[in-house]
Amino acid sequence: MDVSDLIDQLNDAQREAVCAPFSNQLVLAGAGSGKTRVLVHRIAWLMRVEQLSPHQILAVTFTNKAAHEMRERLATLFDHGAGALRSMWVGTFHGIAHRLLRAHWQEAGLPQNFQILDSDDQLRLIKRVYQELQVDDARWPHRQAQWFINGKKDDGVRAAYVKDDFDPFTKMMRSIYAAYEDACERGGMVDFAELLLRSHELWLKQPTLLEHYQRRFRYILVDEFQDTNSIQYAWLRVLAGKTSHVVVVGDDDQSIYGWRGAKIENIHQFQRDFSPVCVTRLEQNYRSTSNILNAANAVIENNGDRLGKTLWTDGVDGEPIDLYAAFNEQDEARYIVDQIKKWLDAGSVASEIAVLYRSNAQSRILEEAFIRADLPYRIYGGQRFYERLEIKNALAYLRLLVNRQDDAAFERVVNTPPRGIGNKTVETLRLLARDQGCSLFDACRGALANNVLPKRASGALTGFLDLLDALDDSAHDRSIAEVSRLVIENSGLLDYHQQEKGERGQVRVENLQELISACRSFEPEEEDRPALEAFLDRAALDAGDAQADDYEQAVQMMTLHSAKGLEFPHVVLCGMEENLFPHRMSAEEPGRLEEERRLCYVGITRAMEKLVLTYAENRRMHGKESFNALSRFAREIPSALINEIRMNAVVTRPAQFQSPRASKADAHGLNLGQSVRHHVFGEGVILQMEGRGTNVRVQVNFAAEGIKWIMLQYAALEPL
DNA sequence: AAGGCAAATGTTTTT
DNA sequence: CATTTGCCTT
Repeated sequence: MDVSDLIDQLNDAQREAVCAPFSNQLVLAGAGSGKTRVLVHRIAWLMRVEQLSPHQILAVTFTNKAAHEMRERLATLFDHGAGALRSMWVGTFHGIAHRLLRAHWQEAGLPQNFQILDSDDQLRLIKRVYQELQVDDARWPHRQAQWFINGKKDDGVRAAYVKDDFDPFTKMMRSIYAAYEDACERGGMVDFAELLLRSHELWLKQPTLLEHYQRRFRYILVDEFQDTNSIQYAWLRVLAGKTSHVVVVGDDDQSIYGWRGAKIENIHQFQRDFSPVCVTRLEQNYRSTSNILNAANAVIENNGDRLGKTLWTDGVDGEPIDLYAAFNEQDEARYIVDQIKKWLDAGSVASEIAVLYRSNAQSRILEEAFIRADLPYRIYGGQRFYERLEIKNALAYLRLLVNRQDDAAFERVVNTPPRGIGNKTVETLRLLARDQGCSLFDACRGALANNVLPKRASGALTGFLDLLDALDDSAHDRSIAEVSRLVIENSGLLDYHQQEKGERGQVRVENLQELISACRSFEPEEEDRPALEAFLDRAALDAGDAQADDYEQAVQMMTLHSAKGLEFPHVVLCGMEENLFPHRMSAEEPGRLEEERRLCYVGITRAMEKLVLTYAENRRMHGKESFNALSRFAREIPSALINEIRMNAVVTRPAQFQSPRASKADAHGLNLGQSVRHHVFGEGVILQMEGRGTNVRVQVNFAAEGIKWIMLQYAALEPL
């Protein structure tokens, strides 16, 4: 049999992993070591050499993006048999769990049309539970309860099994959790963590079913294994049983989701539970220059308790790493823009440049600088498409068409756009629904039939129900794109957003149109499910990250978290400051600090040819000015690899050290803490200053008028 | 019931 | 600083 096409281009370690005997496998794959390629080739190997059919293979990833990529790479490798690939299960943990629950809803104890709650829906439901239980949300914040519930579910713990240890907090959280479970049960709703928990329980409760899948999946592959949480691991272990073989691929140094319940220890645990395990290390890096790699290694070395892995390359040293000390965040953005312009002038393509940052909030200033410089850019993350308000509203109408009992959807749109159904009316419906143990929709019907509502409310509600019926009637025999167009137009959502003032309304109208085209291009994976329902599932499960357009020539901006798995010839890693990166919230605890360091490692290893680090000595955070030292991570990089750049030309520093603020002030003969007189506001004391040139602003605390910002350009301040 | 204004509140992200 | 939330008014 000829397998040369599968192994020819591989290095020794990669080949070892691809051609391993039929057994359990752990592949420790460093950044840029060709991990996806190994996975894809391993699948091909199994099919060709071990004669497995695609039907017997299960490939699990964490993100939809990774799942898509794997499918694509497989399709390229088997350019003939895309059809054969269709019977192979490739998906995220959640996607696969969902598929199982749809297929076996009865055995799982779910209604056939169960709905998926996204985190927004979940929070709303929790708020309603608070009302029901009359819990004080000031004392026990909603978000904390959401965090608690998801955390427990990720650990596989149901409310009934939460131990309180006489701790009032845990007791309270447990009762909220229990009530939340009830509410989900009643409404036939399943949140993300529940998908996994349920399908795990499904197998424990239905041995025959479990056996069926165990027999079917001879081989299971798991990507990004370092990100698995407890319930995912348990799920995997049960499914694998004693007969399936499992290959997991991961990198303990790239585990950055610990705060979300991911357990790196699962890598150790795997070697014990799935023994004997064939371990392969992929340490040769094909992505970055030697300098970049050495910097990454130097940083990650400071973490204890690693599995131990050192990336190496036989490539060139490459350029040194630039480190720019910016004056403030404006200067940082300016420098980044200038730097990128130089790269572009030198012939780089915009889409090969990425600007990475720790938190989304940093993107704004960059965005403004890019607009000013007229550079094309693209920001990833932030609000996802299917989570936008207007989209969720439109989807709620569609959900009601599928299932009138969907209370979450009902509440969302009963008065959206406003049609005269206020809180009072909805509250009455809620009470009725609770008393009769029925849905809001049924309660609404009942209330109208028995005439228990005031005339105005009845009129409005009748209008709403008629609208739904009319939409339902027109939905028959139409494509989902047509149906959603009708919904958006006839519900009044379109008019409502068109009337919205400003740019916001326009964006929302465009998004609604985008939804219609998303419907048009929707391709269901399974044929036997009604298209609309399948589409709604997709919307819940796949947040619709705007797929990166390869053709789009724009600089890529994103958080370090979303950069995982990507690579760029030029990378700028900005905001390299203590308190920002590592983040203030994480600096205290050693474990969380190590996770931040791994995040830094991920960031550095995204760069192929050139890496630039920047930091601002002075940055406005949450409206307050703060002075932060250079990040410890930057200091962990050997100075031989770094080319330090200070601002020159812009400001000439006085001989003795002065803070940037003080030098600005000097230009106007003003200083912090100085007393001044203003021709209108009288006397006061200078609190803060900012800006340069004609834009200097000074904050003064006036004895008579309080604190005000003064533009020196317009109003002179006289020193006292 | 709806719009307007003041106060609170700020990680990271996927599903 | 900027956005979101909730209260209060019409």
